[in-house]
Amino acid sequence: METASQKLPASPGRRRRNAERKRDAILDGAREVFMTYGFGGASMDAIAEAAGVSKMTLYRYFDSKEALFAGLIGALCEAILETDPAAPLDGLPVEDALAAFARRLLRTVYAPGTLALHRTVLAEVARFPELGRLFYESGPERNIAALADYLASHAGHPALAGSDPRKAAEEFFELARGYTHLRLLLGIEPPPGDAEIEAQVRRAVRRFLRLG
Amino acid sequence: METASQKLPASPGRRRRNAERKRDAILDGAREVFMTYGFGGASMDAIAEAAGVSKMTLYRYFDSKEALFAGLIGALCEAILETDPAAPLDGLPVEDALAAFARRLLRTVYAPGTLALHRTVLAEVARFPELGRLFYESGPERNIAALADYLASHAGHPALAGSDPRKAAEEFFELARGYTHLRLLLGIEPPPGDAEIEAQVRRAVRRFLRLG
DNA sequence: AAATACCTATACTATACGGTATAGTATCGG
DNA sequence: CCGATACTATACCGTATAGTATAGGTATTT
Repeated sequence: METASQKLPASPGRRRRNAERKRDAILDGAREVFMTYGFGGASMDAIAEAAGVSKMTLYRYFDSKEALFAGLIGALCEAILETDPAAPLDGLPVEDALAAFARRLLRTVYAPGTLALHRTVLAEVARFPELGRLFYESGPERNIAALADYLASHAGHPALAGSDPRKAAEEFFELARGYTHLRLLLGIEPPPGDAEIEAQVRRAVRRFLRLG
Repeated sequence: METASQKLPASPGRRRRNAERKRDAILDGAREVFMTYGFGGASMDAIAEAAGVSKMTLYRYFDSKEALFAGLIGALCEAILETDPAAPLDGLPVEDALAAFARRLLRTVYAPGTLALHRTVLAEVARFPELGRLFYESGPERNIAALADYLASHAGHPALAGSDPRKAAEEFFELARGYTHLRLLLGIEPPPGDAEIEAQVRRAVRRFLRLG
């Protein structure tokens, strides 16, 4: 028996794909349970059952509960990262471009899954300090940077000149998400439909561009 | 709501005061442990030790871990409620009044204790849904209502007319707290000093009042 | 077809936790 | 000073949980 197994990238790696599917199933179950009960309230047995997988398999893919949790948060943050980076909006009038930015943000940020992630990260950031950076950089930071770039390259616009683009970008997104975001996180307001999102977008653009 | 015992306001109620002190000690220990480890991560033994009290005493004052937690959150929300409601600012120019509103908000909202409460409430709002309302109404809601009143009564100002006072108040406070708030919640930014708070206040007022 | 790697199911260990019981001590009110 | 009440310290119970061990089953690879 040849001890050192050659890497077989050319072989019909069906196991590989099965393994990926298992891994996804595990993360899916973990998402369901962790996002509902939090880190402390979630049990590995419950996750195994939700994933349709035996507990041993959990531990084959992840060393510990902490590792599974960290892996899940990382995967969810990566999923956010994969949303299309910045739709083409260089031809649009500034207010339409801003509206597009806001619309994209709110659709992501108001989504139940994102809200749950948001809550969970805040809940566990004391236990896993690195989660803060991970989350911030995969979500808010990227949006702010993209908008800041846009603002910097359109500094000619009368309402855009004169302020630090980064701070301006933050201000715009703050206006966009509004207290609605907090109320959604607290669960005291039903998730908004497209109409409410559109109204919120319009308000933010008006206020930001100082259109009476 | 004692049923049998007559209220004895004239008696030297020393026991009463001792009991209050104990209760405060318990809540203090509970705050320390719950805010650090969350509901799930906190053990009643740890709370008893932090409070300098035996575990039985915990259960004399609170029926269960849930009751203790709910009592703590309630007490903390009440403490927020007791911050001076609205300093007298009817004589000031509008921009100074707004600055005062923002300053008060940020001093409360950026305080480590408030941040911890914020995190904890979001963490446990799935388990204790009533916490959402409790928190929102004791903090954000009151501030928004107060500012909305002010804005409504100063609708004569050119920059204040024409928008729903409530929404305008929310927008102003959103501008004031900014992404700094999120970064503080995530623990990726050190707590701001007075200078940073002042800069943030100024930015919010400028943007809101559309001063160049 | 045999070897191998992966998976399931279940039982198990060790531990931690919520909550209770008990027995003795301090403190208070009259 | 006495009786009642509150408190402490500690042991305890039942349960739940992270993680492990084991035994057997199934598909993939050679």
